[in-house]
Amino acid sequence: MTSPSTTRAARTPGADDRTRTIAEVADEFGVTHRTVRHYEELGLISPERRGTTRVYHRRDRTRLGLILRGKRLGFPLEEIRTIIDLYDAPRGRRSQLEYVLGQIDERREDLEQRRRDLEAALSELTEFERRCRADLERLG
Amino acid sequence: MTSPSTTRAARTPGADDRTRTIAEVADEFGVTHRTVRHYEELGLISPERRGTTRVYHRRDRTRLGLILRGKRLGFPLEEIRTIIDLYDAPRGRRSQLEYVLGQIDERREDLEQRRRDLEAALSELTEFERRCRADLERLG
DNA sequence: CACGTTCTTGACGTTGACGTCAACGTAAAG
DNA sequence: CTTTACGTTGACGTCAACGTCAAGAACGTG
Repeated sequence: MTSPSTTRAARTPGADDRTRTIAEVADEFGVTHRTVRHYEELGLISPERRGTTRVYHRRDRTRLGLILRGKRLGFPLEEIRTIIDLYDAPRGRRSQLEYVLGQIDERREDLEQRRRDLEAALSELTEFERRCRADLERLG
Repeated sequence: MTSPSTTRAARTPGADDRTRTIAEVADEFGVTHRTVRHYEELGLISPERRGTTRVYHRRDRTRLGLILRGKRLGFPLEEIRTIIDLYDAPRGRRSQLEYVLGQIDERREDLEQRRRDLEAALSELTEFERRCRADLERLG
């Protein structure tokens, strides 16, 4: 598993690094161009401009992927922004690194709470299914 | 792990079955009375009425717990309603049971997707922490 | 029984996350 | 060179999930 750093990600052999238009990224991620623009308004992505036209690089697509995963996990966009900004934050000085490490810990706590909730939901679901199957059994 | 059925849950020895006022449940779950009322408006809970006053039983608190966990997992309230209604759905006839089992499968797919997202996020975070610690090392 | 506390039902306000025009530039195609 | 397809910036609309009054009703307490 590799870090999601959006700035200097390791080149994978098969990576498709063509730049994209807004329609292409939107289509690729199954969202509308309005959604992509909205994320830009909130500062979650900042595509290059050629003239006035937006040009999306791999970095932008990486971030978009992180954004959408964050959404699937139920995080608000503002919080998602602080998280992916964290990945790209400068960590040259010790104080910065320590700050980042602190943030990482907070994030981990949050994610692990969610995991507990998720595991609980899944086992209740499994138990409920067991009951239903037992009921079905009784009905012959 | 026990099923979350809100109708005929097993009596646990230490269970506190006092009925509560809206202020008490709200306080107990760390939400406002407005939130509790909102859930009732959407049909997620339906407390008894004594005169005009709401009386909350253990069943209601169970449902409230499920609602809030659903929220922590990022589900919209409408979807949460269909889920907890599923738990209390009649399953006397075979066709009903089969429908319920189908719904259970859909739910499981969804939850497992979330789990994958969550695991991915957690391992990226761990990898990122490793990098930060390495950076810290280099700084002496 | 007056009084403060808690409960009730509206009803309007707010915030987040977009949807949905309108009105306009631009670049390749016929 | 006009058409057609995308692109751009506003600006307003919408829906969910509550927040925030307002204005009573009901209930225990001195």
